[in-house]
Amino acid sequence: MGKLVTEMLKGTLEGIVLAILSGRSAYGYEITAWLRDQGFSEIAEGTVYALLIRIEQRGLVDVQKVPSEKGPPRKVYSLNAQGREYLEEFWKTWSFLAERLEQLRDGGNGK
Amino acid sequence: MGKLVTEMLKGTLEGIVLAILSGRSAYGYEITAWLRDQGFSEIAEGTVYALLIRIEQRGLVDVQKVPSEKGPPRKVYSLNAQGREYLEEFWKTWSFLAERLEQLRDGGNGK
DNA sequence: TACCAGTAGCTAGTGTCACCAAGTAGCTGG
DNA sequence: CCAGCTACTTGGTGACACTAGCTACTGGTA
Repeated sequence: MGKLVTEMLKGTLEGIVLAILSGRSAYGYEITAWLRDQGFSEIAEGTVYALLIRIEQRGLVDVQKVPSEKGPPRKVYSLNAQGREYLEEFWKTWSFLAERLEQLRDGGNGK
Repeated sequence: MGKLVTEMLKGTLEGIVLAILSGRSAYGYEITAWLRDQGFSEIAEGTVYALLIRIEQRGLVDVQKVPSEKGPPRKVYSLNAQGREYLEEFWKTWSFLAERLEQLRDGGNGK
């Protein structure tokens, strides 16, 4: 793994996070932990936070500051209407790519 | 489409090209045309050439200059042993990512 | 003859994104 | 009182696809 995953995550990590948020609201630390749990063991702390700020500035998520029992206040993100629309687009794009790749994998080659 | 695809292609386009070359040798112009045919309508000319140079410098492919009947000589690329190994790794990484995403898509969310 | 379209490849500069490294800040337990 | 967990932030780096050009060779056409 390593560099290969890193490059592939470009563009998809965003969708992954949005997909997580489509199920429930969550905050950065939580999302990072969840990703690590799912096998993305090398996800960098800072990466998730930077991504969250990005999608917030694009207006795909709503933010709410919630005090934590242990530590600084959490920034809880939830997907809004625009985010849902964007996620829809993401899945379409993903499907397109996944289809082509699956075809390549077991077709050996196109023609 | 557009930006979404562009970002997702980072890391995967390389694998796509290697997968194509695993089936048969090919040259840049041909690969670009094939990609366009497969629905990657917006693939930039230069992108493929840059990628080919990159994988050549990494020693994943062998190159052979072949004269063309119509136009400048072609640079025909073919996957070598190291390239095959790399492609293997690529598919593993891809599978990992695809599984996680598929899970997210129809699971709605993880927990 | 001059020009254009098709074939074939190259290059410099740009933007985006994940990474690394280091930091701030609040709380709890030894 | 400080080590360790929680929680978020920031500046700089590298990789990669894109844009927008360019060179060069062939055949057909105005």
